[in-house]
Amino acid sequence: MRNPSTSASASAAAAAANSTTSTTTKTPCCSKVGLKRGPWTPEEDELLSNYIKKEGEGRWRTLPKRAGLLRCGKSCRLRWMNYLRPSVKRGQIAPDEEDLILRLHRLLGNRWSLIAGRIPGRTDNEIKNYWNTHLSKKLISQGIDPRTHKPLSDNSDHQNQSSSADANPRKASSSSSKANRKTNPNPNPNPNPNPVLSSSHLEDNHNDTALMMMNTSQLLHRETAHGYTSLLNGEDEARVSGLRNTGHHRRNEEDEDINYCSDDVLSSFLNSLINEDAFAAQHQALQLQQQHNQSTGNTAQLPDPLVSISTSAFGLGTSDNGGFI
DNA sequence: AATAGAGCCAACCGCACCTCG
DNA sequence: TCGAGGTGCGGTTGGCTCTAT
Repeated sequence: MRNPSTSASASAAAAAANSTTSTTTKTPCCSKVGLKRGPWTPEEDELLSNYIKKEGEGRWRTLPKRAGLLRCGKSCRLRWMNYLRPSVKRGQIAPDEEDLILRLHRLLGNRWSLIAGRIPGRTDNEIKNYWNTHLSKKLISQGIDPRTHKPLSDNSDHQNQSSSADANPRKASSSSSKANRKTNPNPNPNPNPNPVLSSSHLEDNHNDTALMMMNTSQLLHRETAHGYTSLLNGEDEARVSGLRNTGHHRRNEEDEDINYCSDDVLSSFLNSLINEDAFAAQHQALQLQQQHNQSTGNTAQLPDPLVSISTSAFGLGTSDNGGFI
């Protein structure tokens, strides 16, 4: 990976110049009058990291002033989170990391922060970029729709009825790379407005393992009840509130039926999925179902985890969609 | 060597939720 | 209860670098 600081310093002057010309009709996130934009210089990086090391993170809006930076708080936060934080790992995404990203994306959709939380040292921005520039193309070249993880030929009816992982719960527009912008100015004319995890991605992958065992609303209940802590590793605590903040779940309607399974079970279930431990995942799935039935008194069966695990999980076998997940 | 196009990624944006007074 | 401020998220953009011609 290129050194952003190097490129930043090289283009700092141009960026500074741009900052005065790039004003559009868009309203800035905060008052940017007199504030610098564009790539960060090494001096700014030093100011910011020194300040945070001394005073700690937080109060981003007022931080620039206190640190002596002519940046908006959001910009400072982003720079710290994505580049300056000591825990940020630089360098190429390793094959095992790539594999993990693929699995997590299949499970979670474009929940970059969640995915990043499972990959130590990687930021959501980095993973998002890597996905858009590498993995989505890789999947396409393999004939797999990167949004649904299903064969491209199978997706004709999914385009309309289900959501893509790219569906932005907050915006009607879908993501597009620069290449897509050039070749396909309207890549997704009918985006599904549903939230990603809350329904779209998961429902779209209804044959998928996780979904067969925990339907959408159950997952939502987990989010609501426990703030997703069980799904996250130790580094994710800061992201927990963020998940609640995303608008991907709605708190109001589902505060009942929330304690049917333990955090431990669900957490290890997700870990099992990630680690391709089909047997463990199956075991966890059974536990989840038992807990769910006990707590709800519902004797109805969730989709058979045995079947779903053996047929559709992890691409280990065939499934309704031809073995693709 | 010059140029165009593609690849890549840091940074920006608007939005939504949370917290607190 | 309400509104302002703070924060974090995913999508998008701009521009630097690389590669092909």
